[in-house]
Amino acid sequence: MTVANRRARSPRGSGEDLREALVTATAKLLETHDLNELSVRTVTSATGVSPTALYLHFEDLQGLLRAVKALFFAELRDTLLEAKGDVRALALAYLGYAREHPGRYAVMFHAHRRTDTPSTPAPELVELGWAAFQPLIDAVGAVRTDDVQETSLELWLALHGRAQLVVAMPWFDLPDEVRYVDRLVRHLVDHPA
Amino acid sequence: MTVANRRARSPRGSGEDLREALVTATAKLLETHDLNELSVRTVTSATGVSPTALYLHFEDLQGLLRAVKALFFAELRDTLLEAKGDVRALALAYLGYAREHPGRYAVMFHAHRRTDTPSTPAPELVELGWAAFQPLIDAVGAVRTDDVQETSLELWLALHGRAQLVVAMPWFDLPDEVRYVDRLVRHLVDHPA
DNA sequence: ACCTGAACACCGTTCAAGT
DNA sequence: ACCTGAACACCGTTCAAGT
Repeated sequence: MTVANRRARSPRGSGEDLREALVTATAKLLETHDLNELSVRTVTSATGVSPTALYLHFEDLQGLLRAVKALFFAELRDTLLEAKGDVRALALAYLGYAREHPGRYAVMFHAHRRTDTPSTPAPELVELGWAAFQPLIDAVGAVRTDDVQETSLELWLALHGRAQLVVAMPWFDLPDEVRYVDRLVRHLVDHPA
Repeated sequence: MTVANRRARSPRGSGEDLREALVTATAKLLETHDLNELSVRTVTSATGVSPTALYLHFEDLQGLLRAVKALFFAELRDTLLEAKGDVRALALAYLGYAREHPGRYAVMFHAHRRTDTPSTPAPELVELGWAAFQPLIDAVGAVRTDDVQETSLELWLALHGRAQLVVAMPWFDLPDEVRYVDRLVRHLVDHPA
């Protein structure tokens, strides 16, 4: 793990700088390191502050990870928005995001089941999740007018299945991505009800 | 975490007993506890042995988890084999396993990307994974004769997508399971090439 | 206002030792 | 043959203190 030089103390009123620095450092570490290799001490060390500085801006390590997830969901939405085109183009952009950023995708859909509290989601993450999903709904809506929501969800779950598997078991040899998307769209979206 | 009574020392030649006891205890702990709440100390304590006893039968904690995963994959295969019926019945059995054993399913498809070594899979897990997949292939093969392998994989990825999401984000409200399977099978499997 | 240092109860793993 | 105890370098988090 990289140890950054000690960070200069933030001037008054700019405490948010450290917050952002921690999020950025964590996002960067996740490119090359697994979730369970991340620790309070590695992220703060990479940012150049003491371990306890994290608690000035986040409730705890999970709080920091929530902020990082929010960043990733927004990034995924932007990726889909930029991938102008039909539903096939969007689907490929989705799979491309997971393939090119496996660490990010793994964190976004990481299964940490709350064992203590009755597993309630972070509201801002739910919102950002739906926002990332919206472009796909719109693209499906451009192709057909019936069952748009349900068809979009079906397509997305099929995409997620492949994306998650690629991230979890990269050694698993899957048939061609383009072919997969083409078959899915043809059978699930183009197909008449 | 439950602390078991101290375990009686195994008689000569029955060292494998402890191995099995550790696997069983870990599997049980995963019903109620998250992966990252599992530790060498909790599983050994639940088994009634000292922390270091784990290393007599497994390379390390990951080694124990591999053995547990193998157990789960075999269990999933048995679940599918017992769910005699058409491809719809198998698909529902698959989703049912994930829904009823979210902790197990989460572990089986947990994304721990190797960062040090070039992510090579555990051979026995690959084998057991394919073995669990086989019943689904057979069921698809009973419906159609072309593209059986590819169609099975498509269906499975779509099932995995839903299963994984339910496990990772149980609060996410998905449309009815039976309806999902029915639409998938109708569009992906029954549909002519 | 913003951050650090010492301290606490943990963690995985090694290695020498006990029965 | 089978297992333990002490030790090491970690870990997340709290709380009093420094600038």
